[in-house]
Amino acid sequence: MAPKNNNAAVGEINFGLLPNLIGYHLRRTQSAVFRHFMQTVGDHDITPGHFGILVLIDANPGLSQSMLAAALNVDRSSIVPAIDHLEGRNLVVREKKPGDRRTYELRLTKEGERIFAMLTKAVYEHEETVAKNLTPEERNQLITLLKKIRPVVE
Amino acid sequence: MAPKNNNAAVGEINFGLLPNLIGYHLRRTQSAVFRHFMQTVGDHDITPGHFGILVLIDANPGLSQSMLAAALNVDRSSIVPAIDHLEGRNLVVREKKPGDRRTYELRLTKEGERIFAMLTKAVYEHEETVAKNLTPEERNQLITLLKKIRPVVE
DNA sequence: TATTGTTATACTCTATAACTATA
DNA sequence: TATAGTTATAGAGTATAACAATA
Repeated sequence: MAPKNNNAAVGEINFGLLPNLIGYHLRRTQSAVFRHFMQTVGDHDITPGHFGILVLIDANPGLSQSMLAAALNVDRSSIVPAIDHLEGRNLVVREKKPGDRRTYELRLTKEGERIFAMLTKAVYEHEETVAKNLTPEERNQLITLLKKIRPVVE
Repeated sequence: MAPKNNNAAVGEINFGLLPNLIGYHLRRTQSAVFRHFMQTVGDHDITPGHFGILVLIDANPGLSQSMLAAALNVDRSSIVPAIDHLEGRNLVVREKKPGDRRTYELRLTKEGERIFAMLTKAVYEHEETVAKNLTPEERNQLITLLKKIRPVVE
């Protein structure tokens, strides 16, 4: 939930060097966008992270948890509770992989596909709101600029 | 710490609709920049959030915890442990406010000012790395675009 | 030896709700 | 009644380290 602005004259506060920092704006904007996602898309108990996982499984049926972790740049162990959650909601299944008994193949269930389609619509609506103040060119430019930063620090 | 890329052929993964989403790029970039901050500036056990608080106290000596919370758009209760931490490290003090015994005036200590100066230098170096692939115009444009998004979703 | 998934564990961040002491 | 700060609590997210099964 968004915390209250308890009206402590925020306009009179001097933000010092923060407004010069990309990191500050990234943080503030990301946090606000995350909240908006949860308020709009998140009804279904789905976080942006969960949605990302659903997208990757949908686009790469059968991929393993390790692949998923590598793609999202998180630790293998962080994937486990997320898949547990999605499997518990019957959106994803861990299927035995025929050639290698260490690994699973992840797939969407029928229900997962159905919910994923709904979520995708909701996410696009959310995205539309997020980009409401941007022209299509500005939107593309923003994505381009963000993509330029990542490889430098990742 | 950055998780290992355990080399699971990330290049061959289909990212589906994720690369079209501002939210996705914000998340990935913010996360990478956060990590880079912690690896470079964070030696002193200072998070981006802590640094933001130090900036605001430095620029607004005597401000209250509630003002701080409102400025950073977080709940009052979330400020408490952060100030505890900074006070415990002797960077910040809670001073009694003369006219109102409910509230504190936050100030940097001498040590706080010293560390803050060091941190500021480190943050600017970090920022330089973050913006390494951007021209000054692109950097300004990125900040401008991020600032356009926030009011829509906040 | 290396890899996959898992568990146990811990830490950070942040929220809600209830409390206290003031105002 | 309202406000400032606090506490207790809880949940999400993610990391490290160690382990079992398998390769």
